[in-house]
Amino acid sequence: MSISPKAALLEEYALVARALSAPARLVLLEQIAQGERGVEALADKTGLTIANASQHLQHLRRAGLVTSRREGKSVLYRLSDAKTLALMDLIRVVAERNLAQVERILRGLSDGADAPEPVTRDELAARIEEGSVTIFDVRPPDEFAMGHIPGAQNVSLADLDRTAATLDPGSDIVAYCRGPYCVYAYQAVTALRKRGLKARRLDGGLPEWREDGRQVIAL
Amino acid sequence: MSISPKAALLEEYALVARALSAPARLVLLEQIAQGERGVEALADKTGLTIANASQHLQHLRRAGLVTSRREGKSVLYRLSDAKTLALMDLIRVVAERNLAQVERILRGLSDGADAPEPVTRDELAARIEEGSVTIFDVRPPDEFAMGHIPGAQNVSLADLDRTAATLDPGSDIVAYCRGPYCVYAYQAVTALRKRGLKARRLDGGLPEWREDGRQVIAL
DNA sequence: CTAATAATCAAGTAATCGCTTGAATGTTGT
DNA sequence: ACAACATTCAAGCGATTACTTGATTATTAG
Repeated sequence: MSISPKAALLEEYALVARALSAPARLVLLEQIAQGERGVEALADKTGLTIANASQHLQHLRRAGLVTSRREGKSVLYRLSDAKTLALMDLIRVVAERNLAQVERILRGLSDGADAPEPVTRDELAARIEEGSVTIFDVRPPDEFAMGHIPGAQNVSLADLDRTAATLDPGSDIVAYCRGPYCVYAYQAVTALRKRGLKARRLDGGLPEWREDGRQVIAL
Repeated sequence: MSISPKAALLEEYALVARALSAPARLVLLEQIAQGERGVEALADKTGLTIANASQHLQHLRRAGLVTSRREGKSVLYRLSDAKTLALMDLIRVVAERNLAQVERILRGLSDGADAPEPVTRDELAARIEEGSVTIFDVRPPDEFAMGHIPGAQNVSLADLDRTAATLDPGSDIVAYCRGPYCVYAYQAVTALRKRGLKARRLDGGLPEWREDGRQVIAL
């Protein structure tokens, strides 16, 4: 006997949610959002074993969040479409709004200080036009190379102090990283503000910027 | 030793997704979206035992998707905010777009025939102004009583034929039910079209209509 | 064809989840 | 205080999940 269509539908919707219910898969998605990548690269980036990463990726694929294609020996994964990114972001929004624990963690990242409102992407685009802003891309060099915001300089958190010292103390700095689940940008902004610099975080990361249809520089 | 803030954040985000990863919780959310309700009523509606429903509801609460308040002997649950509804809907959209299985089930509900595009809520509101539309609310009477679209008549799927027979065959009918995961509206539209009537489905259900800030009639 | 590389499959284990059952808690009305 | 009601807690179970390990399947290069 077949189950009811309603139950079958709910089972499918639950499958999508379940795909997002493991931290390991969320980091994989974050990585995939940076650009198309093979299993080994993703496993490396996320610290998962290859077999484990492969299994998680298949979960994501069955849930329709990512698609894969074979190129030579590799199988490359990418996000199915913008909705996947929207879904990741909406989960973050709900969590930030309603979970006290998340509030606490984010406050910890800002070291107790009040974090300033993030800069909108529209605002940053306007400031780039004016040339009145310094942009820090705090992702690892290989992700920077795959695509970054025009004019951004790639700065690791370790190099932050050194790079900041070369700047005019009045500069406006905007930091960004991977996207919805990025933590580096918070840390960078906190460190820069401790040095008395004017730093803010970009709302969203490179994937969102790209999704807006804005210019992206690839090396 | 404490885990990294990043891992802690991902754990929280995963918690939100996990709350949506069981069909039982999705039906509970669908019910809660109709209006504030107690545990027993929700258990009844969803066919869960009371203890089981209570546990699922606590999952949803911990994930920040619903909130509860005590009123007398009962504990009433409701959606935290509109984002919960948005999240449920986005999951449905991703599933409909990317999962062949969902496509198949929805096609089955339309009995092979091509389902017409749903009517937007703006469009329906305009048609109500004109008085040029017949609205069928195909939810159970108690949900209809808690709130429905102005001018809608409450018709069960069983009564559909009888009610349809009293209508001018040229009438435009719009059917709606609970919301993102509703199935009745599909079935009603299919049945009505088989009788040669002009029937379409409303995009979204009552919760979305209410969320738009439109008028809702409660008995 | 063979070797090397990239990914997947298959089996096993520990942990978690969904559900049931029965007891415990909190609230209201007598 | 007591009984009645609504909900939650606690323990136990079978099923599922995440991860590991080792074998297997594609694809390319020699």
